[in-house]
Amino acid sequence: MKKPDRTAAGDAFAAFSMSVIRLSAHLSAEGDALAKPSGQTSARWQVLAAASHANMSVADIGRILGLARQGVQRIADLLEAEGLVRYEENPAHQRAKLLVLTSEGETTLHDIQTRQAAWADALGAEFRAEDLRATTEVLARVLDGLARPKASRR
Amino acid sequence: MKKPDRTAAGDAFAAFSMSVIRLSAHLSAEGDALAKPSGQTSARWQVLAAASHANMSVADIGRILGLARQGVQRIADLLEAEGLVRYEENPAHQRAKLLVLTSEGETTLHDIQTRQAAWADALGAEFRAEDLRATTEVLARVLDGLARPKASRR
DNA sequence: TACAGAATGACAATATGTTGTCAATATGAA
DNA sequence: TTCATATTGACAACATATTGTCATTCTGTA
Repeated sequence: MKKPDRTAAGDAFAAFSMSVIRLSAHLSAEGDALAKPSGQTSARWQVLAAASHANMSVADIGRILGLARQGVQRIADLLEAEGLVRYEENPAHQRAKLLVLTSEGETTLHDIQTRQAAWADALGAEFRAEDLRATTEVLARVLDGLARPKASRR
Repeated sequence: MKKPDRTAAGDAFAAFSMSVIRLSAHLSAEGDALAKPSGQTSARWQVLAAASHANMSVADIGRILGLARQGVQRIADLLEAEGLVRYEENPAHQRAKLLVLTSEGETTLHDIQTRQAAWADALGAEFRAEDLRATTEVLARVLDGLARPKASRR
């Protein structure tokens, strides 16, 4: 089967895309491993971290994480059932309650973040900080580039 | 809540990780959009592409894509039910049949790849090829760095 | 104020992916 | 050759996430 022709730039972007997706799968697995000793997962950790950063509604967290709000709602309800977060009245919105960490949630998040710090320090030491920063910057620019046309497509 | 201290390198790596995961989610969404007109998804596309690249067993594809073989099996069975792939006898292994694209599968993959080429060309043109290549190289090095300790952890 | 449109949570269906288990099959070392 | 070990597909349970729909609540505008 003949493959459609791509420009050299197109080839570069395609290879870049596949690398990002593949590495992301591995990084998520790492996140799960970091969260597991606390009985949590990568997804729950992200919601805990978002709620810890600022009191937000489920829909707010969905926007920040780039996830559908329904998925975040599912995680948040599970975290509430486990006593790691609670819903607080939102003076600005009757339905959109604010997600707040309980003290148990704070402890759990702190445990995960402690493991994450050791992990990030060890891996960060294997690379030149300048390379990581330059790479992160390109990733951010691509994300911007993606966000623009995407808005007009939906 | 006090956050655990990280080294500067650790901070850089943590920021890098989050960027990768976030961009990956967006790129997967792009892949779904590219595959959708052919009635497919990003995951099915990846399996089709792997099978097209070389005749492999389900477990082989899982390794290449970095996914559990059970997940790939599920997709492959769906693709077989839709007539896009078929299982062929593997002379080297009685159980591990080889995944082969049917002509319908070839056509479907080609349609998706045609759309992908236009997409990659357009986005590739927005960036310096050298930046993309350097970034891809760092991503590959991180993947390597992750693969090494991971083996000893499991 | 009134009301159209957006945002939100609830609910359901579906897609993707991991983990665990089991039996069948390969593989490699003694 | 024999046998412990690894690989593989099948099956099941579960976690994650998207899409779609609906009623409720908010918001901005006329």
